[in-house]
Amino acid sequence: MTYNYNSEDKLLLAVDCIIFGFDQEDLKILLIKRNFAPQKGRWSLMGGFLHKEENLDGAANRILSSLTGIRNVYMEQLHAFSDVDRDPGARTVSVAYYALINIEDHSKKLTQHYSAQWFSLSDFPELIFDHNEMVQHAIQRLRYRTSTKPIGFELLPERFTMRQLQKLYEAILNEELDKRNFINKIHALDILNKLEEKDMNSSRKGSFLYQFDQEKYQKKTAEGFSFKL
Amino acid sequence: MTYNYNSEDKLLLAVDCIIFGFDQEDLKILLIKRNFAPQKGRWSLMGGFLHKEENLDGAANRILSSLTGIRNVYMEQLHAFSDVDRDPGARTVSVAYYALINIEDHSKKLTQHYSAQWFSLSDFPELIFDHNEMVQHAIQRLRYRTSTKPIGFELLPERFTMRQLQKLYEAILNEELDKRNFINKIHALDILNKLEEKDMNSSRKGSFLYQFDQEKYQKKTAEGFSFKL
DNA sequence: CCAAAAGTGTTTGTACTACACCCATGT
DNA sequence: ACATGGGTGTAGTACAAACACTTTTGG
Repeated sequence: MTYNYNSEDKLLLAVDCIIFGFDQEDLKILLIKRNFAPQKGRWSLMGGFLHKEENLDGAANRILSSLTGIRNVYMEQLHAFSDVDRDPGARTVSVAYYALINIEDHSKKLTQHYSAQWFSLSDFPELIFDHNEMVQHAIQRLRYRTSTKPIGFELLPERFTMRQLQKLYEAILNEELDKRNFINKIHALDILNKLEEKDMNSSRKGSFLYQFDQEKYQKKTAEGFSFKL
Repeated sequence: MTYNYNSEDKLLLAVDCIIFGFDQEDLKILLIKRNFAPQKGRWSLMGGFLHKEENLDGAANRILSSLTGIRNVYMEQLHAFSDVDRDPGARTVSVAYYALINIEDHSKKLTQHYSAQWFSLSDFPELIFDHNEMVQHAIQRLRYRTSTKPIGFELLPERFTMRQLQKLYEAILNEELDKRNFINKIHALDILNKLEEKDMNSSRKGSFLYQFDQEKYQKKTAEGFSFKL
């Protein structure tokens, strides 16, 4: 006997992306104004539907790049949202993803060409469907992941100052951190390269730039090191 | 303009459950032998398909109870698995769940009536499709969750000894723990009730029974306490 | 010379680790 | 009397938290 797959319900599988960015001060998410019914005119996450010939990671990347032009960024599957009435237009289940991008690389094009807009996490509009819930999930996951994996760097320029890094973690964790303790911790991890060059924008004295050393991190990881902040 | 949902692909959404049990020694998973094609005769997780009128949590519970008779146990969504060829019978996406059950409550009926079988995590058969990968994910999640939430108790009888609790955590973490340190840690959490009664099966002297105090835990949690093991 | 941010160590307390002996009981 | 598992405390170490002053330089 072969299982009769035909007797089972088929449905639409959506993918929605929470796109995080960081503007040196606040953690932000990228939203678009929906230009079709239902819920036309309201703010929404970037979304689309899974095609038969791709997997979810592929769909998430396709949707991200078609709606924002963004490619090759950190993405991670979050959770499947499946309430029966979540989308009044049709019975859909949505798998949420979150992405981390360096806001400076993309800012211009996004707002102009794609009519997407950045909103601070502390003040963003009501979203359609269950997208608010997705964002809350994403923040939780981001907090956990950034304190156990070195993915926070994805939100910063390639070269960054200690101050920027600290501000980033403060924004993610939503709490203030002690400057000396933070720097000591980062130094102890020993996965950054200190550059000769200074960033002269933020102060008269200037502050040294650092970059994440991917190779060193992987080597240490292979030897049993694990990132913990 | 209304979005044309009809132009999008529809597909089958499966739910597969990793069911964990603990037999005083080893962590185990419950498997069934598939009695239909494709892959008839091979071992598989408990699975089924999402119906239109239910959400995923509902489907997971329905599938669990229809295949095993088990109800009202701890379940948590794990991850969506979506490779295009994951199920050769049809294009499906599967959302994996894991469940924790007290093995003693269910053992008999399961093996007899439902022809399900327990396998030790250290020695279980090759599974169909991507089910092996699902099990690996589930173990990771279980390790994380049991060290940050008091859900390990779901795998034990309501009343248990310290030794049992320690053995459970050793099985989950797959490492030996120091008896005194473990007990000190548990006592420091202060979320168990020590009963007057002793369990006389394991030794001549007998060992005190404890139970998890859900109310106390919730009260402490509300006051800022967080479980950490 | 002053304002503004960068950079830098030490002390104190807390949490984790390692470790060994006596107790109670059934046979 | 002895074998079996149950129960208990402390000392040492490592990690986390609190904390304040000096440096640099553009205006």
